Amino acid sequence: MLLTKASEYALLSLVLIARQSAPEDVDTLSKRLNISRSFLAKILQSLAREGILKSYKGAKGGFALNQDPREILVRRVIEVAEKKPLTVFECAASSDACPTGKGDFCMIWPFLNKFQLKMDEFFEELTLKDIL
Amino acid sequence: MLLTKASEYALLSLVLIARQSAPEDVDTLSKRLNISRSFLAKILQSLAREGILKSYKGAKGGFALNQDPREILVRRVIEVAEKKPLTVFECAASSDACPTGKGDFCMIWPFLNKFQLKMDEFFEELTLKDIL
DNA sequence: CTATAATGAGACAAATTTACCCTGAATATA
DNA sequence: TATATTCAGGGTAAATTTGTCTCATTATAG
Repeated sequence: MLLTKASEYALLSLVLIARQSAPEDVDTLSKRLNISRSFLAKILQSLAREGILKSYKGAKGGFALNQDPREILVRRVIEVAEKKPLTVFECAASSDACPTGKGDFCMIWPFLNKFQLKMDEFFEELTLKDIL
Repeated sequence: MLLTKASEYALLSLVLIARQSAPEDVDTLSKRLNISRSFLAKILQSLAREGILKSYKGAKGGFALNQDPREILVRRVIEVAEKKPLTVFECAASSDACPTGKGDFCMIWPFLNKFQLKMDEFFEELTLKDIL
């Protein structure tokens, strides 16, 4: 499994948030999605820290989009939610990461890297707007 | 991360095994790959159970390919090593698996499914022969 | 026939990751 | 000033990953 629930929750929340103009608060979101409030709060905080969401404290506060949906890359959302780069395998992204490394690759690195590039291609330019 | 070390070890072993005609034993393989012997043994046993490898007990025994490399689907190797289907997310494969399910999909299922299909396309017909 | 070399099966365990909960502080609104 | 909300971060239980170890089984060589 490439994605965890963190990514699922992040994307679902962003869709709901994008549909509204007023900030949505964590409590409402977690109830509408029927998921853990505290867990969701952490994820949204990460998204806010990265500038994808904007948080408003106090009464009538909550989270709203900080960017146009056409500028929010799905890949970035996932990477923030997962707290790590979106890779097929630890060494797949670059030949530098190949532990066998240093010039001569391992026997399966070319395969892993081709797979990674295929995935990168899918996410290239894919924005929140596209999944709304 | 989509793949775990189990898949890595499985594929690396298959490449080494494919290069030889005589059966390769776990001890030799684990030393050449510099990985845990017992863990590798389990993985190879799974591959043998699934008919991908053939095991030979006793002196001069070991594991050899049981099929032509052109018939060994990389996807199947990975699924045996991971002990589960190769999916991007739990619900991505079919709309039946979507927990919101029953006719109306969740807001991100179409995206997840498109991603899954892209991956499936990559593995379609990809065999061990291709990565040798 | 017997010693040895190998797999097979399964119980156990450490390390890591996932998916949460909780508490207290800060802050904005009404 | 009271209240609603985010923010920060520590803690944690369960699941998964990545192994270990032991004992049984089986095939081969001599």
